[in-house]
Amino acid sequence: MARRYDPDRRQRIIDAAIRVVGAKGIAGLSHRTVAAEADVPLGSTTYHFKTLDDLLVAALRQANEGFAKVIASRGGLEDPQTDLAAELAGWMGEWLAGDRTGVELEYELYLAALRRPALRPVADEWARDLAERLSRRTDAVTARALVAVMDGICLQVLLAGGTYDEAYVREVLARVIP
Amino acid sequence: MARRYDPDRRQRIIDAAIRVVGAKGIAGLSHRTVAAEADVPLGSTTYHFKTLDDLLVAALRQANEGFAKVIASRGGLEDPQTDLAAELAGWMGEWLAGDRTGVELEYELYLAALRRPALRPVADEWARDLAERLSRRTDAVTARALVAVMDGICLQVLLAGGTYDEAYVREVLARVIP
DNA sequence: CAACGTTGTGTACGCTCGTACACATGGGAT
DNA sequence: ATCCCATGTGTACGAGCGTACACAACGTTG
Repeated sequence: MARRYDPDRRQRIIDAAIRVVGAKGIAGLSHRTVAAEADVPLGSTTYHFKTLDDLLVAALRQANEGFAKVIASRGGLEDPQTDLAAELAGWMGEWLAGDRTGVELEYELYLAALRRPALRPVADEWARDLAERLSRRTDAVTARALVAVMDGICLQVLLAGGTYDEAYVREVLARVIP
Repeated sequence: MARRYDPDRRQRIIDAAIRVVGAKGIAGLSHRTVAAEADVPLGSTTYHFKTLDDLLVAALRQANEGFAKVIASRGGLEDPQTDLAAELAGWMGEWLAGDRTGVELEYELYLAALRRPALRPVADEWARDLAERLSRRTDAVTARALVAVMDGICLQVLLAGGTYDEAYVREVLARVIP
């Protein structure tokens, strides 16, 4: 048999899962689709991840870590000089510009978490982590509110299919910050 | 053959679809499950709704109308004397209290619209309708922002599985209202 | 170097699904 | 009274699914 001993096999499957969910949504994820995308046999995906939920959790957690790195790399959140509302609005603009696969993936996670208890901790982690980052620049209540506002606005933009109005978002965020 | 000529057949199928989605989620909705729930043969569901998306659209639209009636019946939105933030926070409290099947259904359909273009107009309708109602009490920009905030907070409550803190919500909403 | 356990592979089973389609039925138009 | 067609019914097909499981390969350990 060909291609034996592939030490990164597990990681490659996770990467493939992220691509599949990004392209076809969570509903399009199956052991078979991810096996095809990762170019591994079916049995390999079931070996590394007993259930689809296991695979989803691994994939979404990795996606979250990726986003966290992007946020951290901007760094503006640390500098108390910058205008927090403007900083966040700009960041959302970047996030929503161009390829929205990442954003869609994130909110699809939200959807799935509503019905799949296994995914809830992952979704909660993301919101909690973001709020925690914001807490360095404002109080906890405001941080939580900012996360809610940003979620709501992202959803509106995605669903209305419209364009992103950065000035509007900056204005709303500024109102929430006391 | 039994039970022929059922003029409310179509409506009964929609009602059954709402119950199925409420109980098992969108993923659990199929021609067969809805047929069983409505106690009609399989062919009947495919006759009235060519595709599942058609059925989902009908169900979502009906759910929206139901919520719209609930909002309208509260009526507090019309009276300029009442505190808008308090009114909205109280309404969300009622909505999130007790049986959350309705809210879950709403947001599940909402998020499902991300991947199913057919559902998008319906989700958009809901947000637009709510914003329009709020516009009677405040400006259009604020109304849109309020919808976003309420959506975000609802999601947080549903996903965190936590309790609803009405005082916190009232405070955040008040900040958004200029 | 031999036994073992982890990792990888192929296949098959039973299920549910969407869809299609031929046929039954009976209200309403003519 | 007759015909038409919207409405309702039953069944079948092919596809995709999760899962299970027997077997193959190979590094590791004794």
